[in-house]
Amino acid sequence: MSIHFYNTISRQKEEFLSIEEKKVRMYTCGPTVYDFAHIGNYRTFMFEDLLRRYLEFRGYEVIQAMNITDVDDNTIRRSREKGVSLKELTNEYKAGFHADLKSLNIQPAHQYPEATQYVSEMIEMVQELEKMGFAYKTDDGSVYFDIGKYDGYGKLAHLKPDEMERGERVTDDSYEKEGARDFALWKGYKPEDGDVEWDSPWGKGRPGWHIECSVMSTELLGAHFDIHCGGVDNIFPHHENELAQSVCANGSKFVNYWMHSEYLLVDNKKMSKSLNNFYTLRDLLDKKYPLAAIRWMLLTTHYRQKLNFSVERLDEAQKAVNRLREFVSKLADYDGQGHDDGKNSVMSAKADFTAAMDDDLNISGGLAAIFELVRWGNRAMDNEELSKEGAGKILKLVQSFEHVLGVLTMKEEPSPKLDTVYIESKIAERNAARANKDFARSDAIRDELADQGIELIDTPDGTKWKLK
RNA sequence: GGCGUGGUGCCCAAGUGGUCUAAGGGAGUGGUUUGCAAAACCAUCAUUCGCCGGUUCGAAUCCGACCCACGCCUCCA
Repeated sequence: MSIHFYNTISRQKEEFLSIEEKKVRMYTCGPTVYDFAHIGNYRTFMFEDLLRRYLEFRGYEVIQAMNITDVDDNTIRRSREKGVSLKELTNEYKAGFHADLKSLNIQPAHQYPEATQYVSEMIEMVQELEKMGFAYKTDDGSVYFDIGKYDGYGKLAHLKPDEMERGERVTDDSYEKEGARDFALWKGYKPEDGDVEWDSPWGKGRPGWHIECSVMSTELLGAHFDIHCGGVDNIFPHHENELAQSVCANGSKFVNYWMHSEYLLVDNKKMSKSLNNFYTLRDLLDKKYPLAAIRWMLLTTHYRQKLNFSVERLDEAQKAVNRLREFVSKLADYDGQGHDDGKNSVMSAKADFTAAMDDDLNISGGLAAIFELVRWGNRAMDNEELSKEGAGKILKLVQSFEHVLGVLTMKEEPSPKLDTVYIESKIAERNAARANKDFARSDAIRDELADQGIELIDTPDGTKWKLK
């Protein structure tokens, strides 16, 4: 059995073969840190997390690098609007980004290269391209990549340069260019750039957007590596340009598998800043949606499928997570004396899960395998057919699935104003009332706590409580 | 204009020629449990896969036309 991934460049599923045995090097396009990321952004990082976790589940060692774009038009503009330095601005959002990744239980990449740390390497690569005749300088001190010199241009995005619509962009583009669609490798200094500038052979200026990924991926993963990911909106122009630069500069193959995740939608429209229909992670947490529900929702729709966001889906997601968590705790506590060792169910669940996920991360199929095991296990425990050892085996399997899902053991942020002593005293008071069969009083206390968002659950082991 | 993606039960969503009278999750319904609830558990829940035609012994799955939704071709995960 082998893993297959959909490769954007060939537009079909291909068998996954790593360059090095059991080792995968992947580059994942990270954020531009000029604002808080919204959950549409996080969908992509979640997909990359799933990809990496699954490869690890399948026994690969994964080396992941994720870039941080900390200099570009947006960051410069925003820092000037806010009247802070570029560094100050990007540091703030960089910190926010890392905090969100942690909240969402996204495994940290091994490297987070920042564009501003690699400017001299970028200059070198631009010089190489210029030397080889793939780039040209313009009078304003900029350097452009000449797409006419590279006949593979458009291969990734499946666009033919001469068939692309022109629009009216020539007028609002202040740079001089020989060809209409050549792109900037290096941007000559303009007054709007403020104090953001580097010296270069072409005068002072700053790097173009695309060159950073070519340089940083080459530096950290080598000229030729296994997987490159991002959102579908990165396909063109960003990844197309990166591909052109890297292939021309390094003279070798660049990436074996290009994988892109689809958009997160709101009311069937792309979630974006301009439509003002976005939610940040903080927005959802403020509305008391649990992190596990958010992770589950983002994770469990196939990455190449558009995902229409709604808060109702968060509620559904939370219930599914609860069901799994309940199953795990039942397995852990199980002390039955049945004779079924669960072997068959464990084997088929593992096989079904793996077969589904091997097929381009078919998470729906993977979850079906897990929930079939849940149903079987619950029934076997209820009927005392399962042995204690069997429960242990199932638990172990579920924990290995958890390495892929990363959702059962997620920590929720503690609610700041929670007086646990008060809650416990109310519960004690209610239990006293219940013991006296004063159910009117007991129900009143339950309602009182419910109004404060605290839900009581009576179990054979006593009364438990949780946040609604 | 060019290039794409998707339309499956009340909702979400797998399945891409026979084992599909269609997986799984949520909701609903019935039951177990409970002082009553809640939660949990069990059971049940599409002869049907946007529409029309065609190919085939056989189609949700292939082909053609059409309708609808969304995206890319410009910064965007």
